[in-house]
Amino acid sequence: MTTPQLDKTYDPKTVEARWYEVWSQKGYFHASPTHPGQPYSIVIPPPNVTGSLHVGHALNHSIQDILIRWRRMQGRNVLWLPGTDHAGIATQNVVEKQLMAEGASRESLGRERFIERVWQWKATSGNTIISQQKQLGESCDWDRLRFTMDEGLSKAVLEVFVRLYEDGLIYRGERLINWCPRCLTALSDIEVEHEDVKGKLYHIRYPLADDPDTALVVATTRPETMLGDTAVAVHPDDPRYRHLIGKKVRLPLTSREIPIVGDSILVDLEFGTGAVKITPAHDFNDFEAGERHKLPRLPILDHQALLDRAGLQAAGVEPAIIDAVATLPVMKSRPKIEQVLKDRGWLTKVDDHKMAIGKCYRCKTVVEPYLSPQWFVKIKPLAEPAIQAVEDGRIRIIPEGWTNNYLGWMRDIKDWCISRQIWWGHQIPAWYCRHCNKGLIVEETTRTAAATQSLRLTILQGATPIVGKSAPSTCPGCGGQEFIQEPDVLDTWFSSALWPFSTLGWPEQTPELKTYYPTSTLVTGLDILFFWVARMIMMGLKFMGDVPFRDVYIHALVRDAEGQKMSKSKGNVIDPLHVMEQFGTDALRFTLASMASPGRDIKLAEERIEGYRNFANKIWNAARFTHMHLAVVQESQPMDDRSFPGLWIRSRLNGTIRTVTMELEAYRFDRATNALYQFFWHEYCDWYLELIKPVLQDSLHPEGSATRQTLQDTLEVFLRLLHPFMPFISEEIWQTLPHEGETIVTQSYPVPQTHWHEPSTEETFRLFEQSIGLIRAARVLLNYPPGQEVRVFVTHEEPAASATLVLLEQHLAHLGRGQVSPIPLSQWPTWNILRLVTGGITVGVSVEGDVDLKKALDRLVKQIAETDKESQRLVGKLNNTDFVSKAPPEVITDHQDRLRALSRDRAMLTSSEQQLRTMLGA
RNA sequence: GGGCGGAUAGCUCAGUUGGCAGAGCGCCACCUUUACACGGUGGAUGUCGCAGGUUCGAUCCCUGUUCCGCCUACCA
Repeated sequence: MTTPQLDKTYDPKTVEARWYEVWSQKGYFHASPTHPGQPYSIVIPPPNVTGSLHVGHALNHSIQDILIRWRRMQGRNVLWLPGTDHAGIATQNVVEKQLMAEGASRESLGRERFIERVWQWKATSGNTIISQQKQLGESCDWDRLRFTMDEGLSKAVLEVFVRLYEDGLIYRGERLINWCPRCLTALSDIEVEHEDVKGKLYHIRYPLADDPDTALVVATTRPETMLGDTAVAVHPDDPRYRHLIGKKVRLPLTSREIPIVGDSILVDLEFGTGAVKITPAHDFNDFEAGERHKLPRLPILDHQALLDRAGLQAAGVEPAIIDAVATLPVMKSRPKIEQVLKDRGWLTKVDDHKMAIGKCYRCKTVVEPYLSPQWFVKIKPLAEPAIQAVEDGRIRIIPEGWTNNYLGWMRDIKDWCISRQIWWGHQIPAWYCRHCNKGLIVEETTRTAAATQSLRLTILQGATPIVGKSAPSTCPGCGGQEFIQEPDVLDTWFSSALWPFSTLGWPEQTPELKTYYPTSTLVTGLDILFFWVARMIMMGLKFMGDVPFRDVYIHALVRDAEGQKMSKSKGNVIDPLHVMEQFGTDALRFTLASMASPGRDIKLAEERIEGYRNFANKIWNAARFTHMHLAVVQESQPMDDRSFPGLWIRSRLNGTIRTVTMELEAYRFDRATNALYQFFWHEYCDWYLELIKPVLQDSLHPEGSATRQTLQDTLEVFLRLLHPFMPFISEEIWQTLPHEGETIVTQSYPVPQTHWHEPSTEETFRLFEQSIGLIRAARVLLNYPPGQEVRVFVTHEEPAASATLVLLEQHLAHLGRGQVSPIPLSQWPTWNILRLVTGGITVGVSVEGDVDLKKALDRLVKQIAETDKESQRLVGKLNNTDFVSKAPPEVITDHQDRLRALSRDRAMLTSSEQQLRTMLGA
């Protein structure tokens, strides 16, 4: 083989593109059920098709790729299945924005053409994130790329919907749901984000019907919904009001009289005025209170969140008041109502009040509780087995701490609203007979007040759906043949919930499904534990009869260096693509893995990535060094390297293999990367390469070829150990070393070798390392210039030290020029020598030449004083005097004995008393 | 309101079945030594959030407390 020309610094750019191309072309990432090995599979959390790779993806995907590459090298039958999510609302928003720019709208296009348009958009722009994932080096099986609206996946959605419906687990009903007035659709509970805001608490007089001069004062944060009040509640034990229960009040601004009811659940005696208005159609609590007291629900807002004239008129509201508020969006109608109430003397008081409001997680618009017919999944029967699966350990959540979070949520789970009033998504497979449901199907053409002309279809409550995988041919009720399909589509998360099996071909019983389900590990952020993970578990258990995955690894959120959530508006986004460009993909991956400690958010700073870029460069240069020395001769027979450095580095390598493997199994990517870094930089480079330089430079050295062999082998094994973390540089270097096989991707992952394990060698090395450290420290202390020869005295009386002594002699070059004089301690010179003690060995460095004794002594004194600080702590506050900071020289002598006793194997600097006195006198 | 997590060097974070407190980055000094200045050698820096308790010994275990973050929730 020829020595490759390697540049002085590693240039990731060309390397990365080149190798990814090779890997994909050769099909190394392709999975097949017929491959040998125990299956290991991961389905990727499908990113939104509208997305581009942000640093959160980068973390999530890096971790998965590390697991996948590691298991692949271990010989498992690996599948990493990629894909994207159709992301209903998000995608629809993107395309609508485009249309708006063209002066068109969703409505002007009509449903069919709009959906075509979205598909078009997907064809041209939907692959952005895929190519970025490839840039990150992800070893997915791209031949199996899936999309949640694929034909196959849509088939699975239909199948699941129909089966759940037939099992009575899907129902249509009129419930209060969260309505986003901007997206004009229902949202599920968890799609609402809560935020604390400063609001106001309005006190409003509600006069008694039979005694208009007396009034009940209610407190509310939402006066604009009062027109929909159907009762007022007081606490049944409240002495102020309990005699009023059963009487009526007249609702201000209307002609209606509403009852006063007693309700101990809704009313808190301490809060507000103790009287609460009940608006069942516009508040979740009031809805429930309404159920309890059989109150009518009076919706006064329509589904576009405009005040509904007709509704209000029916409620007896004066036309003048409707004029005041009727054309305003609900959030703006509040001050109008406030003004009217004030003008007419109904408003008695307005207090500041802290409250939580819900916002749409997509567009941050304040959501409105809104009464409308929607589709729901009856969730309790599905949640039960999903709770059990985690309780009995069939699914393991890592870190464990999130388990309770999961269980708590599941036990208190509410029915899942799955219908969305948008167009992009899986249209609900329910049809209505036009004849039977006459009057309940409302096709609205124009809405005068709406910003856009809208053509909408509303199926009112009471309509009878016919659910099936395809449109019915005749109506079982009337034999009619005209049908209209439910206009709503399913929540995006409905199809994502099927992801682990729908992507493998379900409902067909494919070989893929048999081989790779249940998947092995799910890697995800905490933010979608409920949105996605919980629902996958429920659906997997229901339709596959088994859990969808064994382990759920939950990683932290990535924040910026200040701990702020990264967002475009704050301008604190770290763009992974930019980082890859600047520092290399391997550096980014390694950084993210190193910061993936459990239970802590990741604050990412660029300096950190730069540090690991340097690590990549260090590896690169160590490889260059290795190449320089491999150029000599290649042995045909591998030599058994019994040299001390060889035994030592192999033992350390062995320990590193053990640690990395163990940490990977425990999902401790931070500790795994740390072990790799520590070994390579501080053991292989700092010590091993330096120690063997004299051997390598001596072409006649008897250990030369064995040493070269170890040098190369260690690097080769390390590269394989590193590959899952830094796939590109490891492949690039590995290819330049002598090797069998065509790629590192499919090489075996290193396993610990018991015969490499050398605990006594490592122990001796530790002493050696310490001795060298002391001698180096002495050099600096004595201000010896680099070329200055140093005489080192070493005791050879203590048996533990003998091996170290030999090493010191052998590797003196490592200390700079000089000589070692192994003589018995008793024969050491007592003059002009710095004595250093460590573990089982004592070394001395002679003081000679032109040394700045004053400076050396200052440092000496300081160091001893430091040591004494330790002693204070150890001995346990012998006295409280603060002599540490002053540390007069005479104290030193007094404490010397104690110091000696206390500093066991910690490096300690002493000197003979005579020398000390001389120096002090000087 | 409830739950969870965090608080350790200037910064970002590890760590300890309880036994002399660690890394990376940054900082200081010296070094352009033939793999690497994206480098080498040496060095400085900590009331381990605060207060009690258990213990021979607590950064670690217990109790209380403060600050920060997250999740969750119907105080109108």
